[in-house]
Amino acid sequence: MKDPQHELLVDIRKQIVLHDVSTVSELSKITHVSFPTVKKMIDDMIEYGEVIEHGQHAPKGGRPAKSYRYNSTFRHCLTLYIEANEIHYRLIDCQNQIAEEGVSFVTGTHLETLGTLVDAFDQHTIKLGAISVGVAAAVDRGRIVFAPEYPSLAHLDLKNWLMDRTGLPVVIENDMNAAVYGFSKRDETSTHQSIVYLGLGKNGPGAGILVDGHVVRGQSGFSGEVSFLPLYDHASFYDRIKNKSYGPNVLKEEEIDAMGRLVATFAATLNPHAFIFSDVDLVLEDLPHINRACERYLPSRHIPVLHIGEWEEDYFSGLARLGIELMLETIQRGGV
Amino acid sequence: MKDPQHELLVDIRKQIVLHDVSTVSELSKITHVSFPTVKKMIDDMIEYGEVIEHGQHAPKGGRPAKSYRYNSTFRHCLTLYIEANEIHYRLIDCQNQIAEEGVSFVTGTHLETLGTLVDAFDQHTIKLGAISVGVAAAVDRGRIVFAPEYPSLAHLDLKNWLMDRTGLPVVIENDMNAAVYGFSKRDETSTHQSIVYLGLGKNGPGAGILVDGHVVRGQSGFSGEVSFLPLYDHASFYDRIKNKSYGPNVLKEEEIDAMGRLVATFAATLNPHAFIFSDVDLVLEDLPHINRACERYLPSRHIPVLHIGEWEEDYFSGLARLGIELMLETIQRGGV
DNA sequence: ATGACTTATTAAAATATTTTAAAAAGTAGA
DNA sequence: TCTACTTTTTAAAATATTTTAATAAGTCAT
Repeated sequence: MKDPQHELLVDIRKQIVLHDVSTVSELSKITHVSFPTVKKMIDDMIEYGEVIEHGQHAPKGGRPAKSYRYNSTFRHCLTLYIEANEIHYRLIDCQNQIAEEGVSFVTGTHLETLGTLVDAFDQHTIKLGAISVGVAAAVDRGRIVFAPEYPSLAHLDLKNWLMDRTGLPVVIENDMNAAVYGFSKRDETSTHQSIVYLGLGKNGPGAGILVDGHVVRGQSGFSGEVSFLPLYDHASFYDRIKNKSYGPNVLKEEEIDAMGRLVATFAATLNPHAFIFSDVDLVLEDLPHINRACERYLPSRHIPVLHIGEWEEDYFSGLARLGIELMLETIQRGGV
Repeated sequence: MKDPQHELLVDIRKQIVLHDVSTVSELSKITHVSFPTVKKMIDDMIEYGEVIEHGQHAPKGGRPAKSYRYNSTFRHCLTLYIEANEIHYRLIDCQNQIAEEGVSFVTGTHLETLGTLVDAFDQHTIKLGAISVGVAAAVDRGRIVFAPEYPSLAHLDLKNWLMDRTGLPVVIENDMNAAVYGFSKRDETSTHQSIVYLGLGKNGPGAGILVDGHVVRGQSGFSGEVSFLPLYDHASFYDRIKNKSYGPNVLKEEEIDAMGRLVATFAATLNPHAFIFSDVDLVLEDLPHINRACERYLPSRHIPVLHIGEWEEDYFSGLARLGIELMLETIQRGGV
């Protein structure tokens, strides 16, 4: 199962695609593998069209290095997320450039709609390398364990179902987890940070939690279920925000306090770098108020940075990242 | 810096010492390195006395395998923790067997006392491989960043100070982090779990947090500072437990509720497998009451398992594990 | 323009690792 | 006991990787 050559191949791919490393000697340093070995691998990849020579790298003193780039049309990735009545999808290349996007309306069950959608891409001229799926449900290793929005998916091993149907590698992720992961991958600095992403959602609030860059899943799939937090003598977090008017707007004082307490709760436990609210729920103007509310409970230097995230973009970014990583890990030598 | 041979050596050591793997073919499978390569390494280790041939492994069908064990007198590890007025220490072998233990009373500053203590082991006949230190302070990569109990250590890079003084590898860890790590390493099943370890302490409560087996440190060293949790309209967690009588005893109703809310807070955020209270603070009888209090806030299947930990043993176990791991990672080939 | 310096690439030699095949050492059943 | 089977160990051959040295291609200062 563990093939060191394949691991090196994947490592090189990821460095080229995900971190813009483009010369052999840089790759050699980063992967801790010698120059000749990396070069041989790159030559192979060029031979079957996975990598393309791209000219010169900006020289810094000596002989300029040849620069290589990944062939972004080599494989594409299908990313999609499932909502109550629609499935949003994007066909992207390995750089997250959109080749095609659209919405499929759910007719019949969610499963049927999903099936016909992915079947359409089998005929497609573009070659797929992976499928990445987001759901508003609890997921355990590709299996849907709790799905209030879509009964046809409940308790289904969606990952294997899709893998059998398409023959492609598949990753399934919860919506909040995908969003927080996507947010964290926007810039390199936040990649290994701890971040909380809050969405108020139609079925009650939920949070995606990242600790040192890793998604927290919890013992029983209950992580991030912040509704239940006992923040008041006789009221939970949910009690104080359940009447919030739908859509992005300025919060009421009571809601501000609840948000401040929520942020304080995370600060005094995980002490994360950043706390993200969604643009579907809040406006920028709310943040200083929440920060001030939080300062009532603990010293301000321990309060995470507050942000407004772009929900759909973050969600799609997370799915894209998960799908692309999976794709880069699973392409075999020679592109088989 | 990255030497694949050394990595294999460390991997083999850890498997033998930490996971009781004793035959070459098992090692070969686990490390994904071929039989001849592992065998060569083992032969080397036998040559300079790090590993000893130990007879036959119980055969299961074919030719019985030779069995090897680690020479537990090869190197020892000094573990110690610093309190307000004393330093407790244990000299252990790689199996955490105690060779010597004792208490040093603090005379002068903590730093002076620590210095004379470690100097004593330089003369010792037993060869040291690492030093592991626990402190009731916030630690950032070996540096003491906040230390209410010992002014002489404040802002000191204790790790480098000790490394310079002794020439040995050193690890410094916060007390709660060490304890939760030690608890998690007691049995293999909990190694990759998420666990919270609460201590009420003299300087207010604090928690050590493990997520999927990794210690959570936080953005500003504030992780686990549960004192500040806003759990009531006008009171924090600390407000409700600050008057608790010292020592292990049966909690009052008000304290029970605070503990229940604390557990619920973690359940609705990290959703950990276990929540550990210390035998210094609580008695076994308190646990069902806390569990019932927690059930007021969320469904019982999401509540972590509640335990009473043995504080000093867990603390020392964590230090031992950290020290032994460090020792196994840093011994050079040939035992130099 | 020339020479000193820097970095990248190529080629060859030296190491290290894996694979394959054969031998050794046991068990279990006829 | 003999044979078939299993697993470990050893030995030899085949691969893969790194190291070393040589060469190529640039910059920069004079």
